[in-house]
Amino acid sequence: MESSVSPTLSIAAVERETGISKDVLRKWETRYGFPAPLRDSFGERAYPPEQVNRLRLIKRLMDAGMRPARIVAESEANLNALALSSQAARPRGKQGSATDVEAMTLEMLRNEDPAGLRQRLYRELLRLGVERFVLDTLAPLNHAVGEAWARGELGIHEEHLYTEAVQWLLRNAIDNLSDARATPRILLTTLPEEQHGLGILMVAALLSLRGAYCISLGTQTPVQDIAQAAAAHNVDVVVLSFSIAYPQRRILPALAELRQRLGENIEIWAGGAGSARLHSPPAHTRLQPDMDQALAALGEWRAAHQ
Amino acid sequence: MESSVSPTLSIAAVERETGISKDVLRKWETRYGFPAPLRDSFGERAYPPEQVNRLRLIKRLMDAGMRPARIVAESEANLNALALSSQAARPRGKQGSATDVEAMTLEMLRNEDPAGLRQRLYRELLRLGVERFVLDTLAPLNHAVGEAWARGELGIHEEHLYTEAVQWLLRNAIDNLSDARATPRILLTTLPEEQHGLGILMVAALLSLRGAYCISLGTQTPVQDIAQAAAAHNVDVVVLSFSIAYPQRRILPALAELRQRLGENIEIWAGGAGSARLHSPPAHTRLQPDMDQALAALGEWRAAHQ
DNA sequence: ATTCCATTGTTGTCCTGGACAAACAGATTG
DNA sequence: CAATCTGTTTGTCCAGGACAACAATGGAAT
Repeated sequence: MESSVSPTLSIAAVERETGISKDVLRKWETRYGFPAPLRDSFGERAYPPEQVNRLRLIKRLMDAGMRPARIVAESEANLNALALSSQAARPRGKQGSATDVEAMTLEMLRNEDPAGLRQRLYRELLRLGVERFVLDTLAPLNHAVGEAWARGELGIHEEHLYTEAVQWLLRNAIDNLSDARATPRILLTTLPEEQHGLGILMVAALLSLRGAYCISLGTQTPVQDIAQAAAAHNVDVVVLSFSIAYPQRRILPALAELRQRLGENIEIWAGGAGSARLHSPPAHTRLQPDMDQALAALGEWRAAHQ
Repeated sequence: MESSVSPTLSIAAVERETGISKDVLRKWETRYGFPAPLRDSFGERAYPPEQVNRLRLIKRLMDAGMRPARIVAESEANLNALALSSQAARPRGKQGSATDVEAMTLEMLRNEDPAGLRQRLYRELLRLGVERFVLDTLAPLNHAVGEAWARGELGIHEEHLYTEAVQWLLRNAIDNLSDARATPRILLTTLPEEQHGLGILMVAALLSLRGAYCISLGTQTPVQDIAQAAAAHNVDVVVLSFSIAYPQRRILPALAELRQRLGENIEIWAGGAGSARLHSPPAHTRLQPDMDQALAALGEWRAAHQ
């Protein structure tokens, strides 16, 4: 089979694949000398797959807090070393039992076995109960799957498979727990540009279990719509989730705007790995990068409201 | 409440909201005189909400096949007239019973009643059976919800609500229908850039019901991954869905590439409104803009394979 | 030593204006 | 009526420049 289809990617394709904008790709090229795409017969940039892979790795390191000047021009070997060290720096969660499920999950994903995966996870849920399942199993699993994808061990569709299985599980759990008269009433969603919705589902499961009423709007809700929905549902709290990939610079302004549009009486809880690097949020806005802090926040809310 | 937060949007925000790229926004400005954004204190474009709404409308008309020179510079009144006429041109599906559910669904969405919506849809599913529910109820409902959103009657989060409810319903149905030994084995997904996944779920439900084995990879799977998954799952058919908003120019090249990467023995069925305007697909590739054509294709496949 | 502030460097995003292939519409021909 | 040709439209890419927001740095003050 000849490669009758050219294996290089256009700048637009690279933007889509890596999440790095065209402007930034061009700037890095002049500033750091990498990427160094070929040119096609029209003089347009043509990125070979190796460079795209390296860009993916660079993106991952940047999400972990590194700065471009340090890594973009770095050699392949050093880059891999950095990636390994940043990966080792994740002890995260109670270890032990989780690692079994981790290995098995990755195995099933590689074998493309959605039914088996769902069954296995459901069994784990029944064994541990929702709370420990979410905190001790799912949280590290998410990391493991994300890492495996970044390392190229899983394709994106295998990550989708995982996401679907977990969503299905959590939705069913939340569904059976929800009670429209419960308090506080909590709205959960993500802002536009943020596609990762597992976090809010996990939080919704935890909070529903503790007797809160959770409404999930799914991902990517404009601030305006959040405010409108919050009013319509008469909620007490709005939960937002920011993944590590969310442009950090946009978080605080967005929180400030939402803060202004919601009445003073509605709290905002901002969670997810992207919220960990922040300081000084607006009034009545709480940062909780770790999942279990949502439970603490719920306790405090209850204490404050009789 | 003063508007202490400026109500205008940056060019990046407009790109996100409308799906029109920055380059195109700037070109339209010089070519047609619209949009005509204000400038902020740094000289950067600041789009007022009215212009963004109009851009949304323009995008919709372009998706319906109109060309920018005709509509971008057009007056507000003419634009609205065009929108109405293009909307009236949709008779679609057996009418009658569907309209009741339609009205009720929109009502429930406006009232933000997810539980009620799910219950109502489920009742309809039980009443009609999966096949008629999908073809006669869901298909027109999708259009109605899309239209209502484009007309500004629904917020994006209300569309999410709808999507979630339908997904939940269909997933459960498919789940109970799936049998790993059934044939043909069918893989369903969408290409990157295509976010609308309801179509493939609907097709999966129909085909599962007729005894096919369906594997859904969710949305936005790169061609490479599709080929890999198709081999791993040993499938007979790959179903792709293209919404009307998918850049038409990219469909045929993508199909050709996938065609090349799959073996000769795997068929491709391309569906969704975006596939309606195409001609001359690659070999062993079938276009089926309408949902019920998937059933015909299944029949033919069975006839051809004993 | 630690905290604070000011200065300096880095970095993503936006800008203008130009080029061009691919898609299209419409006229012309078989 | 179908097919081919031709001029126009249109989305995407390019280069190179500007700049605010952010991060790092190096003292000065506690």
